This record gives sequence, C-alpha cells and structure tokens, in this order.
Amino acid sequence: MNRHNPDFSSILKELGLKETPKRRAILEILAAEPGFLSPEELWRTLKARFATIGLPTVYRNLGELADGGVISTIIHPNRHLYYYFCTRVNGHHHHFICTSCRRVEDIPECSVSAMEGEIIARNGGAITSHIVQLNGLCSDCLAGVTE
Amino acid sequence: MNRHNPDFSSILKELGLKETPKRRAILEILAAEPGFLSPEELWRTLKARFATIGLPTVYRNLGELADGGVISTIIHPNRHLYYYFCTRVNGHHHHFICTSCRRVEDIPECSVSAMEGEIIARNGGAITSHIVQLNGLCSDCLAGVTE
DNA sequence: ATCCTAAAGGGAAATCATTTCGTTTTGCGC
DNA sequence: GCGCAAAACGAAATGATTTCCCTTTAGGAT
Ligand SMILES: [Mn+2]
Ligand SMILES: [Mn+2]
Ligand SMILES: [Zn+2]
Ligand SMILES: [Zn+2]
Repeated sequence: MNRHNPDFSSILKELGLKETPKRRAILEILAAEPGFLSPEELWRTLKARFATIGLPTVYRNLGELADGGVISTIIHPNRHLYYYFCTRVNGHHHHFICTSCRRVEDIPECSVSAMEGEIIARNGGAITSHIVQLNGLCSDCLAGVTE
Repeated sequence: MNRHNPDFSSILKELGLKETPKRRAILEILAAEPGFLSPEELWRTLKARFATIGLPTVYRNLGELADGGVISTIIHPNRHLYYYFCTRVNGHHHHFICTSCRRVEDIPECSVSAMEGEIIARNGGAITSHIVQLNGLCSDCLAGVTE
C-alpha cells in the first residue's frame, strides 16, 4: 500500500475503471519509476511485455489515470507530457523535479494554501486550483556537477 | 513606464533586439491586454495593422520576448501557448489567472522562496526555478456566476 | 459456465499547434 | 548612404497527440 506496493485493484475500482492487464502494467511501471516518464517511453517499456499495445492506449490510460488523480503530470519546458506515479489521496502536496535525472520528490507542505485567504481578501474572486513545481538538481546530480 | 506605457525602446535595446514595427506592435498589443493571448489570437490582431505578417514571426517574437523576460507564459490545461505582458524586472512574482475571462493579476508575494531553504536542508540538491500559478475566477466572473 | 454489453484496445490516419527552411527585406551602426 | 546581421516571409515539414472505426475483453448478470 506504499508507493511501491499500492493496491491497484482498489484504486481502479474506485475510479470505475476495469482492471486490464495493460492498465495494471502502466501503473506498475509508473509506481516503480523514481522519475517521470513520457507516454512514448512508457510505451517502449510496455512493448517488452505485450506483443501488441498501441500508443493511443497509453495516452488514453495516462489521461484517465491522471483525471482520476492516481498519477500526476509534470510541467516541462519542452511542453511535452510527462507523468509520475503520485496519488492525490496522499494528500495535497507538490513536487520537486530534478531537471538532470528526472527524479521526483514530494514536497509535503503547500506554500500556496496558506496565502490563498489574503489573496482573495485583496483581489476578490475565487481560487479553484493552483500549480506549484520546484525545478532543480537532486542531491545526487548536484554532487555529480560539483564533484 | 507603467504597465500601459512602458519604454519599449529601452526594453528592446537591453535585450539586443532590433526595434521593428512588428515587434513594437506585439508589445503594444500585449501591454494593452488585461488577459493572456495565444499566438494565433495575437496574429489576428496584428493582421489588422499589417498587410503581411506571418505566424512564424509572431511565434519567433513571442519566444524571444519571453526568453528576455519581457513577457511571461501562462500554463493552460490545453497545453497551448499563452502569453501575458509582464516584465521580469518588476521583481519576482506570480500570477492569478481567471479561467473564465483570462484576466491576469499579479501576486506580489512568492510563497515558495520562503520555504526553499528548508526544502534544500531536508532533501539536499539545489532549486534552480519554480512555477507557481493560481487559477480561478476573478471577482467579476465570480459575481457573474453567483449573481 | 455462458451471455451480454459497455469499456478497452488496435492500428492507421488525421489533426494542428509549432517549427524549420531558403529567400528577401530591413534596422541600425559606421 | 553602405553593408550586414537580424528580422520577416510564406510554404512546407514536423511530430506529439488525438480521432476513428472496428475488434476484443472484463466483469456483472443469468
Ligand atoms: Mn507526490
Ligand atoms: Mn505580472
Ligand atoms: Zn498546493
Ligand atoms: Zn516565486
């Protein structure tokens, strides 16, 4: 039930998604991966396990799982899609991504929620969502650079 | 020199960009716009002023100006490009965007910089940049919805 | 165990925002 | 004014992502 042993059956059931071999494989691969993956990279890994699997299947599943909050998207300067296994049910949090090795680390505290109140008080309106992502070098990559 | 009367000549000179009529028009249109624009929308406006202007010219200029920090990009769920006039020289800050009318408002305080220190202390590594964007409804759109 | 049906997958093709390319024009320092 | 690098043109290419239509499958009901 932790990051490397989540209960995929329950997760999919709650989302109303059928538990198919490919869907499960997508979750397994993502959950085992310390960094974010592109749909195409995931597809290459999947093709080693399945005789036939289409790229549209990968896109479709990633989209559904992201909508369901089981995986999260990464914002990349190249504006391509990247996904990371991180369920929303772990509570609201954000991510630090290493631009060198792609590793993703959780940032448990959310800096925005604390100030939402005063922002609304000042500007009016309503905040429905927010995006926070820290980019940089993880400790390993930083050590490699400065070594 | 405020938002609606910036010194485009100086800005472009500092960036080492020539002051062409089209480049100036792009800045003027963006600076007069309260919300974010797509390259294509900007192009349509520009075509009213110039007999010929290519979409690649718009993309190229937007890219250069964003690289130079004169305009900033908006993160949109549809993953298309949107730009907003907001110079980096105004100091580090972030934006609240109205998902209904596209209005952009500055958020002067940065919630992330305060916590960067402890994040690094905990995880190691180095933070090189961060993304923060608040999405919601501006006061006008909220009033319209609830009226 | 078999049926049934909506959901899922396959694969080829389309989409279309964005970029590239080769050529022509233009800003601007001298 | 000259010269040249930067800028703009426009047609064409690119390629990540989506659409389409047909086939297969998961899983609840009989
Ligand atoms: Mn996470
Ligand atoms: Mn701003
Ligand atoms: Zn948050
Ligand atoms: Zn900030």
